[in-house]
Amino acid sequence: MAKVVVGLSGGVDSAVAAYLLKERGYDVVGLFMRNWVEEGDDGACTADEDFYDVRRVCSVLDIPYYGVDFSREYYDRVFKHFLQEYEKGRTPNPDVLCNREIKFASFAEHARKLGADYIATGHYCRAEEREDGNYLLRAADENKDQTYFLNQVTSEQLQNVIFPLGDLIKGEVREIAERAGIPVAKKKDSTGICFIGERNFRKFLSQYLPMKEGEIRTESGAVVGTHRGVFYYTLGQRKGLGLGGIKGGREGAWFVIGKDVKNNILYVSQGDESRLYSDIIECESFNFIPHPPKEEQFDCMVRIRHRQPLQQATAAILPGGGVRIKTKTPQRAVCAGQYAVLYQNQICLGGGEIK
RNA sequence: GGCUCCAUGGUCAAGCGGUUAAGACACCACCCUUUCACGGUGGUAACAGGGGUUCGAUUCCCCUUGGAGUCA
Repeated sequence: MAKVVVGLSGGVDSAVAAYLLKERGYDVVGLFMRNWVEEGDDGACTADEDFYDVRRVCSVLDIPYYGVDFSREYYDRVFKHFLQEYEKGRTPNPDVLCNREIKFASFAEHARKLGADYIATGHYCRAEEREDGNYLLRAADENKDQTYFLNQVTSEQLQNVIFPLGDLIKGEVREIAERAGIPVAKKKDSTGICFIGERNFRKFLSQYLPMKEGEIRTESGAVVGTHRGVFYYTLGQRKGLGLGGIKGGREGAWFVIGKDVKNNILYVSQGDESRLYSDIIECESFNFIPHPPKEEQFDCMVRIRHRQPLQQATAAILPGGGVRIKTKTPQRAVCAGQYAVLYQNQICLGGGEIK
């Protein structure tokens, strides 16, 4: 009987993934990761609660489980980079790295040590093994598709990986959980940075990057306010600027349109977001799954944020390994540090960090 | 100092004797969401103070206070 180690988070999705694998006859083992030690905004340690839920789930499913602590690895390989990026004024995406560095690396290694033939997670996506490598495919549930977060994993990392939820939609997953008597069937989906959770983001970041007040200016140079640290804001952001109407100003909300990290100046615009739009997206390196397409230039779909509707585009592979993407329609707030992820039909071609 | 103008929520800004005193932005809550954001719904919040005139004053008059401009 093949042995599968399933990453259990304490939520419905991974619980149902484990359940389905067991139904299919696998020898299922649960593995809970603790990657962050600090407590959340409300003072509660969500990791403790989640592990408690994991134990309940495993009890009902009657499977063994383990816990493992990768907080050191998480800090070194994900969070450090995350902070460095913010210091540069960029907008990193830790969850993308978390998948590449932790879930499909540290976790996978640990699972192999536990004797796993396969590893599995509750991700909404599909993997398909073909002659030329492992492909990453979009989930049947378009609304929950999580391939965006998996754009940095490699074909090798997808080897012997099972995504039991890939063909299901969320509602079905909850129904299955109900029928199976899984205690977290109605548990709310988690949000916020994976393993860290929902936070007051500025407050959270200020624990690592000290506040540093500076001017908020318009494009023409007029000072219209004060910010608390230019790296707490991201391109296209509206909330948290605290700017109201000004004499002679137009109606409409204020948006961040630029950052001058060196001089700690935040540039904003009121009621005019045209400066946020661009149809060129450049990546210095790109992870193709399983390998680059044969043509150097090809049509595809792209998204620059999780859950953004796919956009028509043309991509060109550059000599140095980078990729230049031109979208059919201009995209709002193309943020350096986020990932541009390409698709062709159901296939996720991979992604690259935006320059 | 003289003269003139202005004074509505956190900000901008409608109102021009009888209104539940608009709206926008901010802020807050909720929703959405395994990043950061965007977005959606809803909510809190004002007539500077004191006198008049009037059946009735945010609206008219006077004073005080606080701003702006202007003239030796």
